[in-house]
Amino acid sequence: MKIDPTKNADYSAQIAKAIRDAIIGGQLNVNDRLPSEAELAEQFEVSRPTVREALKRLAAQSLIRTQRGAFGGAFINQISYEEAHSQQITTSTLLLSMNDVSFDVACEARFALERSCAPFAAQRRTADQLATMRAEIHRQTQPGLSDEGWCASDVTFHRALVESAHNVILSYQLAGAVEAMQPLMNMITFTARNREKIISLHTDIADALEQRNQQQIEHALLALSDYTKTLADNVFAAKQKNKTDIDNQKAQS
Amino acid sequence: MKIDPTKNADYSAQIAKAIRDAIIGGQLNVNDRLPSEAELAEQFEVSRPTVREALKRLAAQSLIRTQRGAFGGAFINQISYEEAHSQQITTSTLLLSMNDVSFDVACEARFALERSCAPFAAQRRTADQLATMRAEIHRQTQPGLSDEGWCASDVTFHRALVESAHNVILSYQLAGAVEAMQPLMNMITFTARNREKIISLHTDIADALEQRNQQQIEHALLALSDYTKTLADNVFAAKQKNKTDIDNQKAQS
DNA sequence: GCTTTTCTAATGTCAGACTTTTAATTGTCT
DNA sequence: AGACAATTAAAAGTCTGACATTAGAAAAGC
Repeated sequence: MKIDPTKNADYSAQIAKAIRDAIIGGQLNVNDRLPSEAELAEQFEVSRPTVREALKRLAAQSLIRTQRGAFGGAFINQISYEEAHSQQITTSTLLLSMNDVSFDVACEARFALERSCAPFAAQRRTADQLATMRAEIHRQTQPGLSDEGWCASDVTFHRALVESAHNVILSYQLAGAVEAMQPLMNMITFTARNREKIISLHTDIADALEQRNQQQIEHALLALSDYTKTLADNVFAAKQKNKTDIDNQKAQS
Repeated sequence: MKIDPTKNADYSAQIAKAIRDAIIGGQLNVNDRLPSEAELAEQFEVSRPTVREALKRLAAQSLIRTQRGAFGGAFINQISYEEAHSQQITTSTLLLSMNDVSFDVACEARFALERSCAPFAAQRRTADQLATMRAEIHRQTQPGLSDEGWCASDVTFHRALVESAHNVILSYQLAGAVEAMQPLMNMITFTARNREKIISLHTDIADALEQRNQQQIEHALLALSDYTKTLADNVFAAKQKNKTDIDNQKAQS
């Protein structure tokens, strides 16, 4: 790990990579303390600011945490589900917003992933998750609910479904997918008329889950997926028509 | 974005957060140039090293890239699938290795996720992906194949299956899951005897895909999942027995 | 034995300098 | 005029050395 081939520039990136590899490779274990910044500087034969930049890179990935004071330093961080999860959401959100993924593709992926928890959800759902889902459905029927409130409730509903599979890995992966894609879906479902239909589909999902009917869960999710796609198509068609009208107006004037 | 509430310490983290939020929130767009380090230092009323630490944090998340020289600087980076993907693998790998997830849970999640691409794979698979899978199966039958070679081939095989769904988002999510969990699975499948059975299951998957039979793909994946779990159980049982034997020996001496 | 104080090693921050890179500009020659 | 070469300037990358702040450990006091 101490090696640092004095190739070309960007020492801080090289040092970060060396330490990262040591962590992934198992040479450094959770809660191990790294040498102090001054010692690392000496080992890698660079200055302290350069070492610090490397450490900040690692901190940004939650690979280390730092503590000030005597007997402080940089420690290998045990990455938690929560941290991993929030990182995944950030990355996925940016990936979606920066690469103009088609709505259909995103929608298809989102519901396919969610559907994958159906068999386990049917087997293992508890009254707890079911109650959460029913409560959110009830909240969604309130006429005064704001758009933000609706979205938050929708996320909570789907997270409860995912949680009911009782598999932490699945929860981590799916919750990331669901939450990253929610902003996209939000653009669409922002009229009161659509809400009714979605609530009825949510109810179908909750009913199927209550009856532990895997097929029906999958079927209801598919229906929700299809309806979302239809809504999106309408919105895009309307936008297109609007654009054409404006173009025509321009052409006439 | 300029705001930087002089709360307490860790300016570089605060600055990084401010810029990150501006990117996620859309105030900063892809390929926009940030002010130079000196200007940022002035704006946030901190020193240049502090700004640099903040920028390194962002660079570690692939949010910005930097360029030296005149008219260089820090630019908002369009995050690519490849970058997002490799970040996800790093995070997931560490999450798994640091939180001693039970093998069954990981295995269940991994195959559930892979199964979710079955309907699309059946519809959209091309000769290309099928050829890759057949080729990898053939490679797996070679007796001289090393353990590393086997694993690489296994990953390629499953990636081809995922790719055959022709959905970039699904590919991104699933490839991450598959590759992060592969090291775990590797521990198990390291005897020549097991390879035969796995090859036959791989063949089942390829056959089902060729026939565009969704149910059969899912069935074959489920069988592979079950077999992997069985192998793992045997390995753990053997380990347990070995441990007990050693304990008994110790007790006798 | 318990609390308080002091010590000290570590991170966090700063200022200012120097090096290197790189694109734009200017200058020169054909 | 156009192509090539030299100059310039802006920016990141790096270094040195200093000071501020923090927090655990050890010592002092009761």
